[in-house]
Formats: sequence, structure tokens, C-alpha cells
Amino acid sequence: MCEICPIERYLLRDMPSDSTLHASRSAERVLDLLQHVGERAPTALTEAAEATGIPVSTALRHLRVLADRGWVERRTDGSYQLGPTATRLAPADTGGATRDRLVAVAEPHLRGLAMDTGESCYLAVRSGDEALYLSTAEGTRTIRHVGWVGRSVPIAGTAVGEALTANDREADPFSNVGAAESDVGAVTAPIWFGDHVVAAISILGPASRFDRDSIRVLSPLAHRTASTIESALHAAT
Amino acid sequence: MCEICPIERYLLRDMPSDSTLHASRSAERVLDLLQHVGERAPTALTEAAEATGIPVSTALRHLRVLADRGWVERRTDGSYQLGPTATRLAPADTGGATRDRLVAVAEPHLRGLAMDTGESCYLAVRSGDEALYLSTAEGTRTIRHVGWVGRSVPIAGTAVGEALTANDREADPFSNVGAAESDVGAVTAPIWFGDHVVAAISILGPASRFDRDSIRVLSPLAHRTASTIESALHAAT
DNA sequence: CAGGGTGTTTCAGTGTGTGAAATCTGCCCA
DNA sequence: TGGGCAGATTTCACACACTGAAACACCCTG
Repeated sequence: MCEICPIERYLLRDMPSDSTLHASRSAERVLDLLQHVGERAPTALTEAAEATGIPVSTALRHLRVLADRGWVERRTDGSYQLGPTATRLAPADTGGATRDRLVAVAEPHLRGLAMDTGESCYLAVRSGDEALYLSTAEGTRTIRHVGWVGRSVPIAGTAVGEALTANDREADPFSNVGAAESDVGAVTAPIWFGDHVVAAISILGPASRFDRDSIRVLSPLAHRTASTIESALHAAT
Repeated sequence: MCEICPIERYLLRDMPSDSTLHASRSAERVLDLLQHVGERAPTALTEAAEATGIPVSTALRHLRVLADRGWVERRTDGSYQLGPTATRLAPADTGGATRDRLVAVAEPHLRGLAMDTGESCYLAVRSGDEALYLSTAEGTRTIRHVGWVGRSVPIAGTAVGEALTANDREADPFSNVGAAESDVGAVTAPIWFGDHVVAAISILGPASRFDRDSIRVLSPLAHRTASTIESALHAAT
């Protein structure tokens, strides 16, 4: 998970004025522990304490508060993982929309892109350290990519993963190529909402149809469609 | 969202001994605010304060900590919604598995159930206040249910929603019928992991094939397949 | 224009939160 | 079988962090 370092966090903060309404240290720490568990589950007490810089007894205290409220669960081997309260948080970085709405908003644009390119186009979201394909518009060519809706691929080492973890709007639009399988060609583009990525679209097809020349055509189309979906999301919010 | 009341929470807690390692009040409160935002987004400051019983200035302090760390975001109208840190928490009530693993574990059992029943069988998970269909095994009959993977239906008023919000393992196994569309028949069963529901399976088909007699046959099959998937999940953990 | 509601800041006072040290527990290995 | 080690848990003295009512600011509406 690309983590906001403290300097970035400071710059991106909610910009409160110079009030003396100081943050509560406990509140910060319990959230740091929760985030650590989310990223590194299953995690032992001493591992979590070390990772967050919190003394072990203090970390134990806060992990107990998290466990009491169902945010984490203690496994039988003593390590911690996320609990039901955490996993039930509704996805909100789709602009408050549910994934279903995201799918609905994106669907005509995916169809248009599939018509324009002839290739199958997918909508993917991030789910933990994987990219989950939510919906597709199939391409028009006889040989086409099918069947990845409901499937996940790793974030690491895939173009869609790279798009979903983008943190720079000005990134090279020709960098997001390459798919999880060697005979599959991919061009992807992130869909931004505000200052973070909520989804990505992927154009997928046989690798042989994704040479340098076709990527030069497909990539701008993908990014343009992503921008159109972004606008549609804002309008729908 | 079925919420654990304070008495239940106490009974279900991590059973620490009678130590004097007291919980931090701030830690408890910031988590209560986060959970409120998760359930009631978008929510105003004073609404969140009232709902959680926290004085407004204290609620503001803690919401700023949440916002600084990306757990919540302040909207332009001043209300709060969940932020990227919250929505990126990996789903863990699938026994630590990603949804992809859940899909993988369930897939042969869904195929078996589709073969046994002839009807299309789906795997669904909860996503906020909707049920999201992750995968399917299509039925063998010429007239069959298709195409709901990637789709969501409301939790409220649907059989799959009822299965996903089950909190009683001994519930009437013939209660989970009825689908989001009137010409669709549904039989569902919750998949438990520990003491909460992580997914549900649905048998879907034309409503005309889901009369009382066929439900008496399908429902036990659905529940048995759910139990088999539960066992497979435990083995895979 | 006044009232009401929401959001923000201030600051005096109270008791909470801290964390090193001590202790406990379980496991491994000679 | 006993010692060592690592992780987890408890204790408790102490320092200052956290609190929240009150005051203030801002915006909207009748």
C-alpha cells in the first residue's frame, strides 16, 4: 500500500488553522496500530509495537481497545488481524458511491471505448493488495479477452496495479502496460476522484495486438475515457 | 449494519484479565467516530458528536486526527465521509483471505452445486449496504440465470441480503428466498467464518422453478454447500 | 436584521495515559 | 529436565495531556 509519509500527510492535512486544539496522542496511536494491522495482518504484538514506534505495553492497551470494538481480532496464535468492524466499512473512495454505482457510471464509457478500440475493456478497483475486476465491455473482435470479471490480480507487478496505486496525475501515460499473464496485453489508466485513485480501466487483449504502435493509440484513448468517467462521477455525486 | 451493543461487546471481548491496563478514552472515542462515519456518511460534526455522545469540540479534535491520517475526509459542505485509509483496509472477515481466495475456494463447490441443481449458483459478499456478486457457476439448463457477477443488489429486502446479515446460525433454513427481481427465484445460504458471515451463496433461476417443493430440495443443498465452503476456508487459513 | 444552528478556538483544571521494570508464560534445545 | 529466550502481561509512580464549557465566528433563513 503506498503510504503517505509524515511530510506528505502534513501537506495534505485538512488545513486546520493554528488552533491549540491539539491532536490526542492516543487517538493517533490507535489509528496507526489499526492501519498496521490492516497492512500487515496477521501481526504479533511486538511486531506492531516496533512498526509503529509504540512501547509494547501501550500497544497492548490500544490493541485491546481495537479488539473490544471489533476493529481487530486476536487469533488463536496471539497475532492480530482485522475484525468485522473494519471490514464492514463501506468503500467510500468511489466518491461516496457504492461499487455498483461506479460500475453503472463507467459502463457506457467502457462500451464506447470497446467500440472505439475493438478490445475488451475492464473496470477494476483496489481490494487490499489486489486489483479486482468489477465489470467489462467485451471487444468486437473475434479473438478477444474475456472472463476476468470477479477475478483479482496482484497489485505488485501489473499495469492495473500500477494504475491503482498512482499518486501522480502527471505520470507517463505510456507506462501502464503489461498484464498478469504473458499472452495478455494491457493498457490501463487510473480514475481519480479528488486527489486519489478510486478505480482503473484496462484495455486487455492478445499481447500480439499490443505492440508499441497500438499502445501509442490505445493509451490516450484509455486516459481520455478515464477522465470522462471522472467527470461523470463528479456529476453523479 | 448489525451493531454489537455494549453488553454483547463486553461478553465477546478479548477476555483480558483483571489488569489495571485501562483503555484510553481518546482511543475509544476516535474509533466510535470512525465507525459512525462509516455507517452514516456523509455526516456533520454536530451529528457525529451527538450520535457518539462526545462533546463537539472533542469530536472535532478527533475527527481532525482521523482526517490527518486519511481515515475520513472533509467534504466541501463540511460533512465527513470515509477516506482512502479506511477504504483500503483489506477485507479480513474472509479469514484473512482476499476476495480472490474466497472466490477460488468457493468455485469448485459452486460448480458442484450447479451440477447438482441445474441452476446457476453465485457467491456474494457484503459491500456497505449492498450485496455484491463475485462469481458464478452457471446452471446446466437451457433457460438459466446469467450475468450478475459484478452486480450489486440492496441488502434490504433481498434473500442474499438477509443471508449476509444473518446473526443466528440456527435460523430457519427455508427463510432465505426471494430475489431483487420478481421473475427471479432465489435460495441463499450464509457462509460463516467464526461467529460472523463472510459471504453467501445464492441459487438463482426463473421464479417459476422456485416453488415450495423445489425450495425444500434446494435449500438444504445450499446450506450444505455453504458448510463445505466454510470447512474449506478454515483449511485454507 | 435577528435568531438559530454549525463549526472553531480558548484555556483552566483534573485525572488520565504513559512506559520502564517486573513478572508470567510458553517454547526450544542441550 | 532445566535453563534460556522471546513474547505477552501487569504494575504503578509520575508528568502533562486531554477535556469540554464558554466564547466566538460564520452562514442561512424567515
